[in-house]
Amino acid sequence: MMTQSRKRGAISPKQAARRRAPLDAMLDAGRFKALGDPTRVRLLACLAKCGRACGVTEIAECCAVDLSVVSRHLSLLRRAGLLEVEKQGRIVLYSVRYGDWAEALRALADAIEACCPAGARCGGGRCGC
Amino acid sequence: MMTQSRKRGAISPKQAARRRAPLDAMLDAGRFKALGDPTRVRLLACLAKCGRACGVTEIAECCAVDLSVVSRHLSLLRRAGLLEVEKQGRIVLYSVRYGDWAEALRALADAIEACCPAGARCGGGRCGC
DNA sequence: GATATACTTGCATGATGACGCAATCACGCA
DNA sequence: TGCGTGATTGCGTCATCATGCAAGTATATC
Repeated sequence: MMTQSRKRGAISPKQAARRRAPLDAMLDAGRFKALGDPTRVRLLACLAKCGRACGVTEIAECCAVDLSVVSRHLSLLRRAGLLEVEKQGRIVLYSVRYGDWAEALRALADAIEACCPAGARCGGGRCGC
Repeated sequence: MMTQSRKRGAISPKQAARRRAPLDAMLDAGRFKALGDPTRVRLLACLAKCGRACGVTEIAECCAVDLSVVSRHLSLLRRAGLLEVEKQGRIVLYSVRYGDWAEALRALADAIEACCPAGARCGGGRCGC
């Protein structure tokens, strides 16, 4: 039988730092940084709600910023894996990678809960458990 | 019968900007900005993998930055709703809100897929659909 | 009350990044 | 080939932010 001191997951932060977990691969600051700018998030939400592939000029109409700014933001969102791009003549069509994005978020959610010593749904995060 | 032109969700970005969706509430740039810094993410992952409530000094041991920096980062992560705090004497205990965080991510995933005209799992995000 | 421990806050500095303008590139069309 | 539209890139500027040091606050112990 397991003693109380040998509780699952109860280690020091220093030990935890060396321990590899699925969480590490998914918590890449670079990917989240893309979602950390208001203008960028607005463009992304706009495109997501739009529900189809759109050109840069078209997307720019939903935001009061220069076209060059929109172009840069979209490019960054693509590099972050949130958008995909397709050229159609001289028009650059951006579209949301709905499936990949949602899947990545769920995988992160799973990885987080895998770290929780009480397992999934431990009640509002109060995990002194 | 529905004609091809009356496809679900196929609107312009400008129209999409005015349309309210569950996605809007969940795509708050401020919350993501908290995850956009390498040091902050490292501290968070450290605490998550640790699996228990930890003091600031203890957490600081897993990162080569000043204690004041750690204190500020943890405070910011708390304001972002990712951590919770509890004072125990002179020690400030931070712990990860596993449940809330995972739940928020899944809700965002759902909101994203709700925007996808083809519904959930449309295959790698290629949604010209 | 004095001292030590645990943490927070003020301040200066350096780095990163968002923005607009202008120039340039890419492609279609006459 | 020249022109117009759509998009990207270079550059300067301004704001934000991460960091460390130093000073201050809070709590436990002697």
